[in-house]
Amino acid sequence: MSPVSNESMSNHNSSSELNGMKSGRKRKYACVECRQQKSKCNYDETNPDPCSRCAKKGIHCVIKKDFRRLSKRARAEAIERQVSHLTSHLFHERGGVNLNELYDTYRNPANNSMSPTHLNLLNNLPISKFDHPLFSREQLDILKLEASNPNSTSTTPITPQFNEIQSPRTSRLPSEKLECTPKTLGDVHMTSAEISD
Amino acid sequence: MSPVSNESMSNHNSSSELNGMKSGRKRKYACVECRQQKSKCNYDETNPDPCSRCAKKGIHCVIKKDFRRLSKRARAEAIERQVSHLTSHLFHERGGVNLNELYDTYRNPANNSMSPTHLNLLNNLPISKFDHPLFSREQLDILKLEASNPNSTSTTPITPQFNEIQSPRTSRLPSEKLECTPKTLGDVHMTSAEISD
DNA sequence: ACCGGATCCGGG
DNA sequence: CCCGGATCCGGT
Ligand SMILES: [Zn+2]
Ligand SMILES: [Zn+2]
Ligand SMILES: [Zn+2]
Ligand SMILES: [Zn+2]
Repeated sequence: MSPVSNESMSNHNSSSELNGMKSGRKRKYACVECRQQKSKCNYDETNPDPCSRCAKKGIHCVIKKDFRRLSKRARAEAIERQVSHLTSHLFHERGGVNLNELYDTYRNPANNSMSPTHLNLLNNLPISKFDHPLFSREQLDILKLEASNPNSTSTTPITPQFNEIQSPRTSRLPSEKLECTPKTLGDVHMTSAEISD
Repeated sequence: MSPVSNESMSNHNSSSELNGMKSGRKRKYACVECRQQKSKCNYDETNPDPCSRCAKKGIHCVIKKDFRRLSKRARAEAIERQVSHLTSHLFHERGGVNLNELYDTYRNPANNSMSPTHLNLLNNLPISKFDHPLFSREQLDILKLEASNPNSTSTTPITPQFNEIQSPRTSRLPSEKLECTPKTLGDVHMTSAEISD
């Protein structure tokens, strides 16, 4: 028989036998992995075996009735913007020190006019601008100090922090889960009228 | 056998035999009626013949690859708002006569201080505020005249008009089709950041 | 692996 | 009949 397997039919409806809920069941929830991958799940709640995909990947086939898939693409873009805004705001109110420029400048190994502290700091920074870290107030002060006095050396180690922001909780997201920071507005519909004139 | 029928399995995936596109087909498009009703369509199994549902309803089973279902509820709400706004605008620029109040006042049969013209007019109006009609410039003038001179009687009959508004065409709607007046904004996402401070 | 977007379950 | 929202196809 076919090489793929024999778990023929099942679908979210089916109709013949393996239908599942012939008359009584509630629905046919897909497992977490299949929801994330938006792929077909053949997990059968009357059977403890993992679904085909999970089995194939050797992972824990778990059903979470309220799991929402996490959109990788959207999340990446959101975080990128988030960080870019936060950093620019931060350095604005801290006296106009632009970390992005500072970063790009010092990241260049050809630039040897920087302090050892900065060197150590910047070399441990991730390269992608996706991951621009944030710094504490003290770290920033040190940065600025060093910037105006390139041969001084700080004793306190400067390590970037990848902080997590949390907010109260707002509206309901369309379906996917963008995660990161739930600050949304919940789709402004304005179906018609509203605009009229 | 089961009373429902014998059109077992099909689903938008299936897997075994009638899978359809074993290796070549493209997709399994649902017919217009089934899309509108969000119900399962088995047209691909009945192919030249209409799908089961259309057959049962005795209607023309037609496939329109780009048909979008029309949300009745949303459309009703949109129109309601649309009309409400348009009327208020109209009566604003026509001298501050508020039709809604006028309507509610005169609609009350206990109110006998109105002119026969108004009586006739308002009694022929639909009751639901969903259907607040619009009036022509002449009709409005008559209304205002009568309002200041309650015992005068107009000779021209006043009948409400349910006018249709049309607009250019804009962005893409999420999926459903609200129709009515395509003035939309296409979902303002603002995933995160944008708000930051 | 991801995901746009189409299909269609289950419930009002 | 309607439709919220879950499943999952087919394409990249
Ligand atoms: Zn699964
Ligand atoms: Zn699984
Ligand atoms: Zn159909
Ligand atoms: Zn049909």
